[in-house]
Amino acid sequence: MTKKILVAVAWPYANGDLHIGHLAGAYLPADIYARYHRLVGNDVLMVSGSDSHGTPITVRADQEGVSPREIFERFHHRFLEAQRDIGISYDLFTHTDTPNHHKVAQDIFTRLLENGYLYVEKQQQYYSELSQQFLPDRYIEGTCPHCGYTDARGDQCDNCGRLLDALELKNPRSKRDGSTPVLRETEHFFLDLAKLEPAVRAYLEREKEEWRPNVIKFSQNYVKGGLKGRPITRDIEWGIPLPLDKYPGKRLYVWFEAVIGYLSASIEWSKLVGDPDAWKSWWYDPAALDVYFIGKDNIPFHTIIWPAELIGIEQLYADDPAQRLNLPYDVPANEFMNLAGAKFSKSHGRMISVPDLLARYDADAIRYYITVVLPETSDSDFYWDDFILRNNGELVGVWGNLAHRVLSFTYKHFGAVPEPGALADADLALLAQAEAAFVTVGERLAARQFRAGLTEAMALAREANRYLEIKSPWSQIKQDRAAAGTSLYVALQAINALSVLLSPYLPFSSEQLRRDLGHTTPLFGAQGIEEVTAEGQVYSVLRYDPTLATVRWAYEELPIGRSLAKPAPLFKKLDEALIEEELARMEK
RNA sequence: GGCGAGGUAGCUCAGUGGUAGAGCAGGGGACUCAUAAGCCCUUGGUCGUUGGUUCAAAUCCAAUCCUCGCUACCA
Repeated sequence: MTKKILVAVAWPYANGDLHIGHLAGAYLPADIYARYHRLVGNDVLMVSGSDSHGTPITVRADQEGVSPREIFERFHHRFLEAQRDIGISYDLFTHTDTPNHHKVAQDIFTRLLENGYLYVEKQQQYYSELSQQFLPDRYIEGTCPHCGYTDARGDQCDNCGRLLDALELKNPRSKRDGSTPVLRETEHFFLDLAKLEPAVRAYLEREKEEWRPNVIKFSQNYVKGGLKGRPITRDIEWGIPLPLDKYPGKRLYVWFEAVIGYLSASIEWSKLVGDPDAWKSWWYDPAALDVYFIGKDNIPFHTIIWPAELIGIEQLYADDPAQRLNLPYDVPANEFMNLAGAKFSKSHGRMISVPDLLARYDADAIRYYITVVLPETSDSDFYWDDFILRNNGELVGVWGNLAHRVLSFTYKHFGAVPEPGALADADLALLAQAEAAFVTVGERLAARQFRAGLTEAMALAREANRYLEIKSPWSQIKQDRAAAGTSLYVALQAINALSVLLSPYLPFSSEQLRRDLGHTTPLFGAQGIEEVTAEGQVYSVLRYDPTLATVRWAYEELPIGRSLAKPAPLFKKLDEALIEEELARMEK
């Protein structure tokens, strides 16, 4: 039976290039999961977009002396290109400054207000009289009350690491204009998390055995400590206005509005495909699986705050008053990927961006290595030497070489898939393993254990290499051409199966191998950047068109007699000297 | 400080009560279809430490040390 699978992927702040941490934390596992479910035949909706609001954007805009819009548009476009090129197959990758997102966020604000989950409270906030504006915490600097460090930030002291409230800082000053800010009273809307707490608690106690232990334990513990109201508005200029005339200077706080993107992007996608209600089956059908791929720093937002918002909204644009928005089915948060044993740091150049990596390496080589070291259970590391060695030893040596040796030998001696003779135990065993792999690898993928799934698939490739050594068709061909044909037939079936089994991980090389095997239909649909126009606004999005894809996640025989193309290697072997080159590049 | 996760072969990791595993790296060998890839054999671990429960503990319990993360605007 066809299932509805919502693949909801974390929204990157559009203030810098995507790096391998983004890929490892959320985007690559989400893409593997989406591709797998599409092959299974489920209805996948994979959405995300650039987070165009928030202080990281305005901070960078100030640094460069340009508008926040200019910053976010620049990086949004770079996100689109990088993700297209690395093959993250979003049905829609949009952004949060669209008319659609503004409207959905505002309507949700209204729903929560009507349902009694918002309240207004006065707060003391720093205000710059020079710039005539309220200042977010990140814009305040001053002396740390704990250690006396004079350049402590409003949210944390870089010297002693203590978390701060901007109001605690001594001698506060505005990072923006250098003036001394004054405290001013201001009113803000708060999400009544205390009122929503029992429902959130109940949600976190139901059927969570599939959740990763760190995610569920962390979340349950978080709620145990009690939830308190959280402001959802700020006095800033860059953001979504409230749907109330009474508060012209206020904007929705980015944490509140960005998570709404999962829903607004689903709605936007529905409009783009010409079926405006299509999103409802992912959001209202209780059998739909809504899976959120994020990094661990985002856990409370997706396991507590977003569910609280959804519970409070109850429903939006619904047809039936009994309908309720789906809560996350799972939030398989990843830990962090570090770079060679230390954290990423933009300022120290310890950073590998996706565009930079793609300029020198193939997408599947990058995808392979990142998958192998996905931080699924604990923090992991990207090491250049490990990247090169695993590319050469595993991707090229075990898998690429298997495909190439079988195809080139068969092409040379038969030119087509040979007709097999009677199959012996060894032949049947390998064919059975190829068939069984669809179950074992599929189970791992469905359970979001991506590293383990890849290990299972690679085990089949290793087994096929062993089979070839035992059969040695290069010896068989000298005495018994038919026996060699049988061996090659069996090996080809294994490769044919692997071209599907590995395709969620390695979509580009898998498509190439399919063509070499004489298949004419692609595994996946087409992906591209498109310009869309909505309510007078023109902007670019990444879209996936699934119509061409017809291949299924199942063992299928490669037909006897199918003629084969002269094969080209699937992957490039990398010179080990690159290790030193890359390390030297990072030192700069 | 509070909370969470992790500590298993040189490296990356799997293994939740029944004789310690995989891949890579190291050593040896046979082959030659293949991107000198692949295959076979092999070296290597007192499962962080201490104590307890049990016929039996990497696995359960307690204590302890170390690493990393989150702590409410950095995947």
